[in-house]
Amino acid sequence: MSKMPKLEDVTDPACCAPLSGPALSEAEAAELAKVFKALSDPVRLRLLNMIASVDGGEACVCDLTGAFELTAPTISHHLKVLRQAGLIEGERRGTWVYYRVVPDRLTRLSGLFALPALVPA
Amino acid sequence: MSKMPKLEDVTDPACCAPLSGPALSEAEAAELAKVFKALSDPVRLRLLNMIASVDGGEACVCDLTGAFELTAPTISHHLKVLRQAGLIEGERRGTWVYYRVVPDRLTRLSGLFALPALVPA
DNA sequence: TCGCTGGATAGACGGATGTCAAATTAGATG
DNA sequence: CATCTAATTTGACATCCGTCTATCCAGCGA
Repeated sequence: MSKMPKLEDVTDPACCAPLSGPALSEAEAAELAKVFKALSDPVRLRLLNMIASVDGGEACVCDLTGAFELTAPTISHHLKVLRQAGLIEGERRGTWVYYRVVPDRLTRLSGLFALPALVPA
Repeated sequence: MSKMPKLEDVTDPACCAPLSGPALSEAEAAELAKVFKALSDPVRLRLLNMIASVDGGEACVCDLTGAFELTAPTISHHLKVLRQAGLIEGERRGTWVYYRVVPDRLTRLSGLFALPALVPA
């Protein structure tokens, strides 16, 4: 839509091959680390959880803010981190801003932890 | 007191339910965050990658250290973080120490990012 | 026993990160 | 336009984290 800042593109690299696969390049590891860094905070995990599990797929910031004993700027900061990691995306509708998860991102992370068939012949 | 954590017991909580599932408790989110924090460093990701993909399932620290332009204490520190997160475990055999992944841990993380069947209204 | 080597620990230092208060932007409504 | 509310940005501050050097511990072999 309008001018949603592109921010950082963490979408291409190191998203598909499992950790048990071919060697991660330095750059791939760095990009991946950014995503996990975004997930490495309890508040952000709960935010992502709330957004991912809300009925309708969208959560209003106004609702998220009330769920924590933190100031609005702090919640806003965490949402920005999640957004920059490509895990969520936001949209303003009138007075309020709504966030939803980027399913593709989560699915790809899932594949990262896939293990090769244990016990080969 | 059956749930008394020894050092850092990150094994029980928040391991199975997907992020899109029921609300994460504060404690669950905190424990999960520890695991992701362990994964939020490029060096640790590459270490885990190397350990997970090495033939035989075990990697000698002596080999891991040589793969980075970092001092041995730094590598040792990163391995400790991964170990405390429950992602790897080490064993000393004679002069050398070998690390291997904890498959259960990785598999569970995979499930975290599973999404419910997309509901097209 | 001594000495050598692989690995872990301790302490220090600089840069990153989470939090808040204050200021700012964007829509809605008088 | 004036003003109110929702949300973000800015700047400051305390804490945390990655890295190093120096030191210590554990096996092995002469």
